[in-house]
Amino acid sequence: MSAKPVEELIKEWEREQVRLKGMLQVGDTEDWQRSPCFAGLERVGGVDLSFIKGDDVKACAQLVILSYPDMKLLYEDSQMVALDAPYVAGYLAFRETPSLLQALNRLEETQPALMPQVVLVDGNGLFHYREFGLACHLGVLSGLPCVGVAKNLLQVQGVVRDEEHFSQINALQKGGDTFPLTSESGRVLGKALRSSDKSTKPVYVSVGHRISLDTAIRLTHSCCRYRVPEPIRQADILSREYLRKHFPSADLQTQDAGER
DNA sequence: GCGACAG
DNA sequence: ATCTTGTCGC
Repeated sequence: MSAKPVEELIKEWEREQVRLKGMLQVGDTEDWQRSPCFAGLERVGGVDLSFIKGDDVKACAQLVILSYPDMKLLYEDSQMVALDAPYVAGYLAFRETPSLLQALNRLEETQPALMPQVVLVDGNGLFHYREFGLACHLGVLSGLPCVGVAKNLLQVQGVVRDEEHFSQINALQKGGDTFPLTSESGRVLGKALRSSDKSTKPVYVSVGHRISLDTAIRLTHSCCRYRVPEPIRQADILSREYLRKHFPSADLQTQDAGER
């Protein structure tokens, strides 16, 4: 049928990002966020999408809710979805947000008491080309506080993966240590966080919606048993597990077993 | 032309 | 995102 040129899509997407950015709330809006030990925080959400190797349309959308501070699994939802948007760096939200919102809606309908008080998102928030990454997008459209946690550095607004960056990484001594990701204009868009004593490679944390950067850092660190914070890690593990179970990899090594 | 490119 | 076993080290 009539496929829309990607360049056309991107123009629309850029306008939509600007529109939604007007609804963004940066800063702490919840009581628990002001508490030193996050008193009142009981449920943290994690979201992720996993794919099958040769298929960039079908995906497993995953939502998990973990208890805080125990990080026990309270709820999980795996759902196969068909994505309609391609992956374009800077526009990840248009590919992933619809499925994640649907998962949150299913939770709202079936177990509203389990709605998360904050969601950790696999990707960036304000640390983004136009300061409106996936975590901001999902935050605004869901109304929930969101934090962006990226596993890889996005080189944006003058932040570069150069010798200086690696030297800053080497200076991180222990879990909880950070250094700011500052744009050429001097704004702190996020922070690199050494998430545990054992992990050398930091994660990149930025504000999504309805939370301050300092709170986002403290929260992310307090959710880490390993490098990747538990809510995101569990979402990743469970969605992959779902794919393994329901789509036994019929790859190139085993596909001709039934031929002839 | 070359390098970058969250997931 | 995904392709992939073992291996070195605490």
